[in-house]
Amino acid sequence: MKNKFIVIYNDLVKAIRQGEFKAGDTLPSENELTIRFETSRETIRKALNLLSQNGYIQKVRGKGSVILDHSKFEFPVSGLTSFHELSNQLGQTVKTHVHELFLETANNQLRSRLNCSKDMKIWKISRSREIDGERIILDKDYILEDVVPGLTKSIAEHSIYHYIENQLELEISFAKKEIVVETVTEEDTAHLDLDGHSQVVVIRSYVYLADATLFQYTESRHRPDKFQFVDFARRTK
Amino acid sequence: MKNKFIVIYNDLVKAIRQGEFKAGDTLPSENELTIRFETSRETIRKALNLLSQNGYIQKVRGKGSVILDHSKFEFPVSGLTSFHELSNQLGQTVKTHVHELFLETANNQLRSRLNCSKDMKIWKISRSREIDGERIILDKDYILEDVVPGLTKSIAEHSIYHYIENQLELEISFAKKEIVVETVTEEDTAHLDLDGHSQVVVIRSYVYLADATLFQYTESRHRPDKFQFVDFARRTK
DNA sequence: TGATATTTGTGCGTATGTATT
DNA sequence: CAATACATACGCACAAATATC
Repeated sequence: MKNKFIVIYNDLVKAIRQGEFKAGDTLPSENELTIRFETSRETIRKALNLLSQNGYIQKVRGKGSVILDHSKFEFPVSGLTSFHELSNQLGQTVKTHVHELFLETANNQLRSRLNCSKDMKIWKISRSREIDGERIILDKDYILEDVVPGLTKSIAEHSIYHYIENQLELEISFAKKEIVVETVTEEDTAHLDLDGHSQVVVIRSYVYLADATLFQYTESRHRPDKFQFVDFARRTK
Repeated sequence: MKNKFIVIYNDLVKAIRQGEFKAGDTLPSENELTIRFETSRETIRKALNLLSQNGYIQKVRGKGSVILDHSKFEFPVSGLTSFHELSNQLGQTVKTHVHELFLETANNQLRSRLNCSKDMKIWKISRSREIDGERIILDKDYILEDVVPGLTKSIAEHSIYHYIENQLELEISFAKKEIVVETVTEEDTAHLDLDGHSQVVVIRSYVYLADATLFQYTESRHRPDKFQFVDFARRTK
């Protein structure tokens, strides 16, 4: 976190969350903020653009940066957040069960999904997530061994993202996701407490590193009554 | 579309879609693009940032702007798209049925949702969407009459967004959304061809204008087997 | 109604840092 | 080591929208 505009962004997020600035009001003008943070307007504008992108403010020309009501949704972050990070944020009692963890060569479907050649090895991982005593999410991960070597059961139980970012020092950057509803499979029945539900919400994600290499395909299968997803969307003109 | 960087953005999107630049390759460098488009690097960088935000490229320091595989998802745009725009894109046979359209004062729950006072009038609109002969979406809209006066059944049948943007000349800017799964209501049963499903996917949206006024709350209730949502998410560090 | 100040948007130039090739 | 390419930061000028008096 050495970038000046990111530091300023985090400062402003904190101030908004703590109610220093209130919904409906405007932030101090860009010129005032340059004085407050002793920097250039360009840097302030980068910070404000981040705030805008993340739904904290709406910039209105000639008026100012209007602070948005952030209370309606707050916690259940959209975007690219590992299960561990999420559960920490929500402060829930969670447990991960690892059902499968092995290396295999990819079949046709997986090869087209991960965009890889016939001879590459792929980790197949199956894990269920238990929250407050109920197993409600089944995560099926497919990860290129080339990019992420040395996975163990212990890592899979803890956090694969943490291993990738801190041990391997790779930077996870972005994901393309698709959300659909499907009927349950035998695997779902085996590993989830379905509580009578015959359908699951499935999030299919393609995950990329900062250097634009696709390294992971994941199916995250959720019991529908425990599923929630929050999104912030700007209209493209 | 007079902004230089938006024109350049659209040019580059077109070029990528037409295959002039291919997935995995890099775009010409920022300096080369300044020459090609006869502009400054700053302007090029704004255009490239738009491409990056919309999932077309990934900027890699020291390397270039890598073009991403845009074929996996393409069509079913995430974000803030009206039903009419969407159905046009998909080229489907669609029909809108208007079940309710009237003005009322808001009850407590709606007042807190739309953040409005006791005496304000609110449009209540209920519409179902028929695609290829099946009614699969039920849209329940609540719109401030202060902001959007003069709604008619004909407008509701066609496109309310089109009316707001073209007749009233207001700019719809962004939305905060929440996606959950709920059990069907009597209203769902009455207006949807549920095909045996006992649950629906519900998208709750709060929609804002460019000047940051919240003017609409919508519940869009989808038959689960026909539901799809696509998302592009960057990891926040 | 109209003039003026304020505030954000756009565009250009330059310098320096940092990662990759 | 050098060249290339993107990232950050600062400064300036003018345009466009809004608020205020």
